[in-house]
Amino acid sequence: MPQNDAVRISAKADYAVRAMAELASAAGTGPMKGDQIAQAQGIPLKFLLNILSELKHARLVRSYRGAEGGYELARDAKDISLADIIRAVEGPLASVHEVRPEEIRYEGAAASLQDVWIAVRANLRAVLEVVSLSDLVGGALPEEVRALATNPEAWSSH
Amino acid sequence: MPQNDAVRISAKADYAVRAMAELASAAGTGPMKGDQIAQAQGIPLKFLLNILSELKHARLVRSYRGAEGGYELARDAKDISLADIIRAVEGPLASVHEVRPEEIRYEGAAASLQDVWIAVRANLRAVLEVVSLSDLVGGALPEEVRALATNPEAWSSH
DNA sequence: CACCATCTCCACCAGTTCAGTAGACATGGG
DNA sequence: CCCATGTCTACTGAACTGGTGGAGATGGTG
Repeated sequence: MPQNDAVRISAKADYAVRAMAELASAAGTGPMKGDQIAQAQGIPLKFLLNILSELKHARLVRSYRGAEGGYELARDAKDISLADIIRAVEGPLASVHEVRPEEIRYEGAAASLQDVWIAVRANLRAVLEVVSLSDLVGGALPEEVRALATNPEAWSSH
Repeated sequence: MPQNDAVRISAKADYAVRAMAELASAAGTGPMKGDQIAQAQGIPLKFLLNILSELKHARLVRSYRGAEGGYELARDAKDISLADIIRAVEGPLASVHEVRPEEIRYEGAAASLQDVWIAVRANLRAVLEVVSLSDLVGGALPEEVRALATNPEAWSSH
């Protein structure tokens, strides 16, 4: 039974987004400790620390050490998209056969296939680039996204 | 450097779609041999045979043995979507943390996150479910998909 | 200064998946 | 009977996933 899906949000990406959401909701109250984030979101602490360290290198969070230490967002929650977070921990959003879609060439019958992969990526971006952390924690998703998510069809396994 | 992306079309899925496209373009001229498909699309023969065998079990192709054997589509090319093909070789189109998006629950700050994943999947389906094999080999993608693919923005790595 | 809390970095690990490859076998036609 | 094709099971090396462990750096506090 294959476990690799066309769209696969890994545990790491999922944790990264949830940790960032936690930081966004705690913004303004000083740094939040790794341990608090881990508790709040049910994430293994050491794994979370690894992820936060990647987010720090991507300059999405700032960190402080010592007894009053912890993490905080490096910029306003409305200026951080989910795509920013996922790219920071997983590299490019989309790939085909380990290559970016715009770099492929197809022969013969499959010539238009590249356009399809490009369209898939565009539609993925249309969600992940427009949803910001402040949208997420405020529970107020952009209208287009909200429309997609409230369509009952979207909830069926098909 | 991580190689796992949010959207990842594996070699297997890519090969499956291309092989089906080849079969679609050869429809009506009798079965096409594995070897011909492999040559036409540059796919390792034995790997392709594995894939075709999965497509057969999913009843997307029919096969014949012997000197005049080969493969052909099990139904009309316009009645096979790319989503059908990808699901046949890779299971569900989308998953989060190895689970279907509609089965997750998030706590606290990330409560709306489920809606985001649902929207992502919906937008993925909006491409892969509507493009049929006959659209693909005819080079005539549905208008919505064409619009996505011709937007220059969609071609930038960003 | 010592001490404690916190983040940081590197290394490692078990299990799974990916992308194939190998080879024996089934079956159709001549 | 022979040959060409598809079918099935099994294997493999490399990479990735989802972590864990431990030493060390760096703050603040007494």
